[in-house]
Amino acid sequence: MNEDPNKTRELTRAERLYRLRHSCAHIMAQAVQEIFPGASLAIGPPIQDGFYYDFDLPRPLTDEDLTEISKRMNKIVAGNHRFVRKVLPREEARRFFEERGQGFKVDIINRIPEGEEVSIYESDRLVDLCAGPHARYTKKCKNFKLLSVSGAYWRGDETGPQLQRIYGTVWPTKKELEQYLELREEAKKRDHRKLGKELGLFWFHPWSPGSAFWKPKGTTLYQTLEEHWRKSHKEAGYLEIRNPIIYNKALFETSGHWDHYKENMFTMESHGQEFAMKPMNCPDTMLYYKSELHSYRDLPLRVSEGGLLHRNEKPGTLSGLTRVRQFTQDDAHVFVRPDQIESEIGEIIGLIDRTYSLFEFELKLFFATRPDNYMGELEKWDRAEAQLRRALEASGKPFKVNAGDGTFYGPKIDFYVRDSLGRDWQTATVQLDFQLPERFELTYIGKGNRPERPVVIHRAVYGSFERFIAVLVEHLGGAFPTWLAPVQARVMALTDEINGYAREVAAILRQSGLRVEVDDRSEKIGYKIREAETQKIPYMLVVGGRDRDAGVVDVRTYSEGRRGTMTPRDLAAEMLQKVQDQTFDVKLKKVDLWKDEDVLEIDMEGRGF
RNA sequence: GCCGGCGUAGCUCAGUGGUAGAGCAACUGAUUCGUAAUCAGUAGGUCGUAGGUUCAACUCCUAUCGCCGGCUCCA
Repeated sequence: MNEDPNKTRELTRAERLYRLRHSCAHIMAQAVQEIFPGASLAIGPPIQDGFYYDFDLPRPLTDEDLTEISKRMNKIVAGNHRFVRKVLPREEARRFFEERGQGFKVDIINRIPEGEEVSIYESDRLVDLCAGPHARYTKKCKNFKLLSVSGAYWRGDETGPQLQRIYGTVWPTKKELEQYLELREEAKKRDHRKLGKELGLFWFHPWSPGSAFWKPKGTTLYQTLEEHWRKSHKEAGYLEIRNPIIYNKALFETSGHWDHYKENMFTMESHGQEFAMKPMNCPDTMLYYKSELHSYRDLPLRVSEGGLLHRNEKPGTLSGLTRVRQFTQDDAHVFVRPDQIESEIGEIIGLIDRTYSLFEFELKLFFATRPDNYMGELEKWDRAEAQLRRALEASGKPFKVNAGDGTFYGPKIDFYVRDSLGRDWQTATVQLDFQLPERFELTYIGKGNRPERPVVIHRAVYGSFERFIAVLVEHLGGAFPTWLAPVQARVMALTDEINGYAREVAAILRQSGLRVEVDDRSEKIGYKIREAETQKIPYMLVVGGRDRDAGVVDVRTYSEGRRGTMTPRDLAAEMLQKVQDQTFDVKLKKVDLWKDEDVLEIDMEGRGF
């Protein structure tokens, strides 16, 4: 028996969670095998907030099965068995698992590089192929909960055997488990699909699956974000264009999408020509560039286009606003000389940073460098990556390097935003592209009066408006800051008699350009307040006889509650100031269980099984 | 596309072989009220769609569409 080499030093929280979760997966595997004696085990790694294990089972699992598995797990935990590590000679290990019908394990052993140890872990009645490490005793895994069952493929291969995956979570303390489960509940409440319906923002219809229908309030939200996008991009020197969305396939043959992305495009035939709806803005923005002659003095040329995009995503992958077939990217392409990469990247990082700080998102930057299948000249890559790195360093923002994670056409920076519930979303992106300029034979006239090739920078700040709105709705729990709220104020008359004054107040605010509703129904004020609160309207204005006589409104805000009276003009001035400053007047409820451990970086490749 | 679950009134949901139910919303009337739900009445569904089994189907079977949890994909 080998002692754990890390035992002598203090483990980090991430390491402890890794062991705990991995161990809990083993316990679950034993429980499943007790119920289904022939069940073969695939892989069971820890993941960011729990673990899963994939099984090949004779029948689909039900919720009742999960209850039964949990019960058995509790017994194994209570037995407080020790996790014992053993190293086996490769042949012996192979025979061991073959005899037990554990073909997946044999497959794994066959893939373990020669020279590496093959180890197994025993706990109670389970013996599993496993690199470890593990908790020392099963009792550590007391605070677990099984969450869901789903399908999965062996090695993620669609053509391979279909397995059943059970997800679960486990935490060092009962309190943390409870917090985590509360977090899940909170996330459910804030689900943008639920809030989108409740707040009247958007809806879906089966006759256009994967495409949102925006209601008036959602449209206002969308347009307000668009206005902000337009304004901030004008300030940053971008020129906006409007291109078609349907193209002859020749465009995509030139860009390379026809070969590599055709299955994801909507195509149609008309008058003997084959057309496709564009899945991204880059190819046709190249056409724009080519429509004019460019001098090196014109660069960087910043061209933005919020074109309507369509991608024919597989039916089973669609989900709310985060996975759609029709969407708009806040896209732009910057054409630069190779020597301008660094400064332009710096500009873009600044723009992205300013935008996300408006909503109190935390940004994380990942620098993805040259992959193995890269195209183009190595030297070009090296110089560009060096520039990207300098721009990142100059931004003063911390970043991580994902070596080899870049695209084949260029290195990139991915931005992840961490929302108020501690979840990370990939949104903004900055990608260098050496290939498109080649394919479209883009040139500018250089200093030496000879054509030279520009570099293209693809970049998006929000990502897509649809996805960003989904993230924003969940981040804010549907309570938007005043500048963004579809309805900024609702005037509520105390009695029918005051309705006239309520409309006057609304008119004053509307003249300032504010979005105002009047609730003139014959309902009690408590009822009206309640409804305005559930709609998360930033300003709720109560007017009664007293207020009318004094020429004021009684102000209640979503973020601060009841505030007292003020005149409609003072109120309009306050609200306009907030609109202009894009004030974040939202009380953000933050829950972040991951704050210390950061992203659990778990290597699921190789031997993390 | 794959595995599993689900689809009943505008919304949230109950109804498991015998000709559809609640709450909220809507509409009508009463009430005129000071910061998170006033009362009463009325109306509203060919139970996702198409077939099939049955004397009889929301209920069972098949197909199909959509949604949900995942997988896969993500130039």
